[in-house]
Amino acid sequence: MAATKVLYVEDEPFLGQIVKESLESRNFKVVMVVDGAKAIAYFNEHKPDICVLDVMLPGKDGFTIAREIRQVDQDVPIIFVTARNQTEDVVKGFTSGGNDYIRKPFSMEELIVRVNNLLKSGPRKEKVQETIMIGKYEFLPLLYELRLEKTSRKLSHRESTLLTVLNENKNQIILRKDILMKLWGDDSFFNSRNLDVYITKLRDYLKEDTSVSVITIKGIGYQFTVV
Amino acid sequence: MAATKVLYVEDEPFLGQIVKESLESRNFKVVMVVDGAKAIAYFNEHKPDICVLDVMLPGKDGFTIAREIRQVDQDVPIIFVTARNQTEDVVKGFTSGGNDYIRKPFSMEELIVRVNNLLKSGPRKEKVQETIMIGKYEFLPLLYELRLEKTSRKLSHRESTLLTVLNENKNQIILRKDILMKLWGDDSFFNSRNLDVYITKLRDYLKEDTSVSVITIKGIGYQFTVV
DNA sequence: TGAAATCAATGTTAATTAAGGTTAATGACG
DNA sequence: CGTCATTAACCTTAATTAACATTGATTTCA
Repeated sequence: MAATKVLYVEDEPFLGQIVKESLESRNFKVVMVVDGAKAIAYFNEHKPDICVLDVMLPGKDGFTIAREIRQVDQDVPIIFVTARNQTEDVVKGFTSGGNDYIRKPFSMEELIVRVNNLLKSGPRKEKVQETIMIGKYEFLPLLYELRLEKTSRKLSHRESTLLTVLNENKNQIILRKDILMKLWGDDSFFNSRNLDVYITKLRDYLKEDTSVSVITIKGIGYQFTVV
Repeated sequence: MAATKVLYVEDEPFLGQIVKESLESRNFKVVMVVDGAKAIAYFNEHKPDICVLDVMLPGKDGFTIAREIRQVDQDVPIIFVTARNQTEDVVKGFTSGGNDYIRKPFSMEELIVRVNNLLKSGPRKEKVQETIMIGKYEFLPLLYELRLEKTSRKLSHRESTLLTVLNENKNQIILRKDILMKLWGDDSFFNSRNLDVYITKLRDYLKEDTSVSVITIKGIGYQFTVV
């Protein structure tokens, strides 16, 4: 089987080199480019199997690049790399069509897992959305931000991931076990208690809208309900 | 509505029988077969709504069966049952076209939740009614909430499920046994006493409206009457 | 026949236990 | 330091089990 081709757009040479080498050590064929123009050019010529796009770039940002890629290819998996504090102003009212995102700093393991997940499961339907409405709230998973009318709250990474998982399964029963596996990769006792803590936090953050609730189903899991 | 048809492939007769009966108690129509050849034959003839495939089987393993099913049906949900706890297996499961997997040993609850989730997310869209009027009460099964005028009470999972079952059969005689099977999956003595407790609770919650009542039919069951 | 006794089914309330909720303390890490 | 994740400690609640009460059908027997 031919090596999987990765298009990697990153303007920081130091980080870029590490990531590139790390992916190459796992038998990916990586082309790293530093800006949007080169990215599009490379994409059209070589049709990579997956794209990893840094969001913060000189010139075209990663979202713009993604949108341009989506015009010619609906299916190729796209992963965004975001730095939490930089993107405030950039991320406004766009629809870019990414499939996953990863926050800087990230471990190589994490990136590899995400890359493999997207490659494995074939054409994906779920795309990252910048703005998700949860009742009266706006949730911006890329920014780890939860807005309600004029106010806005920063979520931590865990909080944000948990809310994402809940939202992806809203109005269904979600097994506690599955949440634990998604967030911590195992379902030991301590992680389990940890989850309780985050559930409490999210309930608190979401308490202003009573049509949104996290219902406990004891011994089974939760049901994230948005009426 | 016709019962959901489940194709269940399992070579261990003891486990198989338990799972089969448990699913049947939840109103699934289950056909259990013990090997791949029979599975494919049954599939083609009866077009089940969902497949539960044990991975470890004599002859064709579950993955192979899944691939063969996928050649004729892209959409039918497939759940793997695996004893092995290997990431490799999980990956193999998804690449064989599975939609979910469950590890042995598993609880019936877990299986039921996974089956229902897959059925719900599929093409069939049975909308849960958001507000059900029960006499003067409003029952919101999604929110596990029972309202009366300005007041509102949160129900637990069991309470809510029981009320749903009663309501679905209102003004008819419901067999005690049927309720027990729906809520607990079996009708042992202890669950039976448990049901009595929940009946008492619901009667208490519903006592403000005398036109709503849970009538006992001794030795048979109940009749949930809403005039 | 019909009151009393019997007995199983169900009602009610309380005790138990296990899961989860909450809040604070600790640890890790930039 | 300050933030976040984790661990710990303590509290609350759901679900179950148990204990005792009531009901009503059925049997017994004068």
